[in-house]
Amino acid sequence: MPILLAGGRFQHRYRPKGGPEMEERFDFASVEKKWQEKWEKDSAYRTCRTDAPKYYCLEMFPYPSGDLHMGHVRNYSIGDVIARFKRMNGFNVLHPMGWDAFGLPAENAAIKHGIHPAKWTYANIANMKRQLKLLGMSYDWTREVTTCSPEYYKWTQWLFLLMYKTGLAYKKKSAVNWCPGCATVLANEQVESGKCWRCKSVIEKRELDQWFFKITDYAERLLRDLSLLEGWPSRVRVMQENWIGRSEGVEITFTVKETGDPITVFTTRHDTIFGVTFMVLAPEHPLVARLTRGTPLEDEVAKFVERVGKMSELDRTSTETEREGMFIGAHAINPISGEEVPIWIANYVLMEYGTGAVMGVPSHDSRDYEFARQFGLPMRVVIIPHDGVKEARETDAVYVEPGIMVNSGEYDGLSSEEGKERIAKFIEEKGIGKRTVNYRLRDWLVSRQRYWGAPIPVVYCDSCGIVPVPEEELPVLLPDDVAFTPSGISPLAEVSEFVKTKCPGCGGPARRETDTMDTFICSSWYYLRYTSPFTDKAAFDREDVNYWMPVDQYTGGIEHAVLHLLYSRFFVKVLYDQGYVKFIEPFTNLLTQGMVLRDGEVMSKSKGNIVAPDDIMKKYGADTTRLFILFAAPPEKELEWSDSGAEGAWRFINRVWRLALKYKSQVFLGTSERLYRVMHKTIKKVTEDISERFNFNTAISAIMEMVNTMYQEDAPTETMRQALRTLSLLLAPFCPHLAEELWETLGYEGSVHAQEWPSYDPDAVVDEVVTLAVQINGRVRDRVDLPRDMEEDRIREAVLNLERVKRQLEGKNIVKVVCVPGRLVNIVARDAGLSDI
RNA sequence: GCGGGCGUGGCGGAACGGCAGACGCGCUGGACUUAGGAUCCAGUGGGUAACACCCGUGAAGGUUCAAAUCCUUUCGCCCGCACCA
Repeated sequence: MPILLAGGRFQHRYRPKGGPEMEERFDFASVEKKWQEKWEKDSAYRTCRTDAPKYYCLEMFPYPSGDLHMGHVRNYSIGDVIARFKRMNGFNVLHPMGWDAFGLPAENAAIKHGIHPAKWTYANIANMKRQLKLLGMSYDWTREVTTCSPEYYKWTQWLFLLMYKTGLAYKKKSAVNWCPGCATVLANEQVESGKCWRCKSVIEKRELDQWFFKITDYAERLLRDLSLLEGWPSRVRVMQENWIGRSEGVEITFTVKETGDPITVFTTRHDTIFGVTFMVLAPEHPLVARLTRGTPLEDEVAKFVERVGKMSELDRTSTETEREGMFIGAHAINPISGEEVPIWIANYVLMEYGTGAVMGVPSHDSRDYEFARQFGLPMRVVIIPHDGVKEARETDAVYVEPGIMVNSGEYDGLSSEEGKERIAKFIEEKGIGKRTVNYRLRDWLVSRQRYWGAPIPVVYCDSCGIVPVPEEELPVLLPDDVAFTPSGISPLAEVSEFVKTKCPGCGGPARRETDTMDTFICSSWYYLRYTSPFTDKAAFDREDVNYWMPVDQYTGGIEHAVLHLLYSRFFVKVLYDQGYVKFIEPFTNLLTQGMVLRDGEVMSKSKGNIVAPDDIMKKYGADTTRLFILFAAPPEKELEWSDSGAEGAWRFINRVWRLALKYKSQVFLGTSERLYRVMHKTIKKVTEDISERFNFNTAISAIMEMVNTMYQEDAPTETMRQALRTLSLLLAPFCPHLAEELWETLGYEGSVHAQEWPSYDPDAVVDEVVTLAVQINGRVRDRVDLPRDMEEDRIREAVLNLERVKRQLEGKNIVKVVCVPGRLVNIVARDAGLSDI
């Protein structure tokens, strides 16, 4: 196989003696270096507040894992096109970058290789920053934010204290998600179908005392305000909606016959209350032990509870898992029908949702149905379909839709809807229940038993209890000298100089909290810090934050749909309520970019199908890398990496470059109407494709077509000169280095990126003569060039005189002729013999 | 199971209900060349000797003068949620 030859790294085997080829090849290595140095020297992308309309263009900042991967390159290329395009369109653009720098990989590197997490992290940052600079990204680097730096996490801690002060941070003991792989607890959002989102270990349940943020207080607003986010993909909105999981229903209190204890259940189907034939409690329900104490079933029930308690969340909640349950010897009295039903416990009832108790209605709930079938429990039909009437009445099948109430005493004949309303009213009047809204969203578990995170700024004092660290003592610094051995408790717990402290309240001896914060806290506010990264007086400057925020365009991966994107919304709402910000949503528009694949699979080290950005940039340079990635697919779609596709992008760049070389010292004479029209049509298309739908692939293809036309024209007209200038401008967002070099080579002053985006001549984009498609019965049979504004009658006449049309119409009667101005003519014709049917 | 999305050449992908396959890759041919793996030009959905004609957007129906696009059914793939009472 021949060696692929592209940049300066490999030499041409048949290097011509003095031939033109080497000079004609775009020397990306030196050109890109030259312009990157120039931009840096000129502080070209420094941003400050101005009178121009602001535009905050943000991409999700990376975790500094060591190297950029192609997903990053795609993400940041998309963002850079938007930022550069908006700048050229007169916006004051904030386009910052930083590092989500706390996190487990750094600590794992410390455990495995003995490198300090800080050293490892900062080395990775340096390398990835180098790579981003090589890509020519237009960031304002002075605003760089690093979440693991004390200047930053001081304010992360401050935000924790704000949460604490407002009652939104609290500590409680509960069954929490424990990841054995990461040796720490996790929030619900970080468990994906029973497994750790990061390391894929099966999550265990542990009873632990942990810090939480009361995100559930904001459930309703987080849900409701999704409707404000019209600029988000509906997919993401739906995911958040499902995650919040609002459901309206009632709580109804049953009474235990044997003891008189109340059992409250939550149900959304109180219209089926007369169909209750049993009651099911979660094994963890506090009444279980109480009701079985001293009974013959005590031991057996305890064993059952213990066994279910040991099951992982994955096994417990899988629909595949067999239902298990047992009768616990007590009965509940239905407060509406007065009926007695047996109380069971079962693995399918969760303590965390609702009240941990469920009324069993096997005829109208598929889970209760299966459970009843399995254990031979009775069923009673109390809802029939609106149309079904008798058939459904006695059948032994589950009917879960709403319908008409039957076997329900005074409620018989009501629709489910009316019945619900009446029953809700009844129980509220009688004081045996109330209307309730339940959410699936749980409070956010924010403490982590790991070192490499922001310390939770709290101390424990024997006399004062939990005491927040005073703001003026922030940051609570992470100690450097720590033993990294994963043990399940934070490494900080073993650093006595850290742990031992004085109580800010009474001055007595106290212990510091040794858990650190979930890194999702750090990333929940970084976009605010970018607006005023220099202040050491506050997390952010209020004027700056209200000037720049909200983010106009946010670009990142879909994987954060219910993690970072939900947490950030929560943070902003809290800050709004406390008067720190004037907006209630952080991200106005969201673009979720597709993954980068190779051979149809996600690139991963284990599969060995990685394409390293460094290799590609060395071979082709930044502009080619960017161009290919933007050209190969629209941003939301998956992108299939292709070596030959990248080669094609490289060819195009050279094709453009050769045009510049050819015409740079020409004298331009005359004009070309054709090129003029193509040029303006291209401006229109590229502008619309970028601004209206971010379809960079079609924008680039339009530029390619213009270049093809320029090659065909092949004449040094004045129009050609304009086209070359336009070409530099249109390419600027995509290939920033090439565009600068073209601009300079063509003899223009200043930076191409500081120019105004070109506008098009509206007259030039409408052709005088248009090609009409001529259809007969909907099939294209011919084409004809006619003046754009020709009258319909004359078009008709012209079309019917076409040779091919005449031939096709032989033996046919014309039924009608449809004229679509500027597009086509459709002649509807029928066989003559059939015309009278 | 529920919800959402997607099926178009050899490949990546284009097509306000109005000329299917733009652009690129690959392939074929030509030009320039000692040479071509550079570059330029041309061709390239299938059938066909054919710029004649026929057939073509997973499949089957339907609406329409006109359907890749809208509707119904169906098959296949992907994603999200999943015992949430």
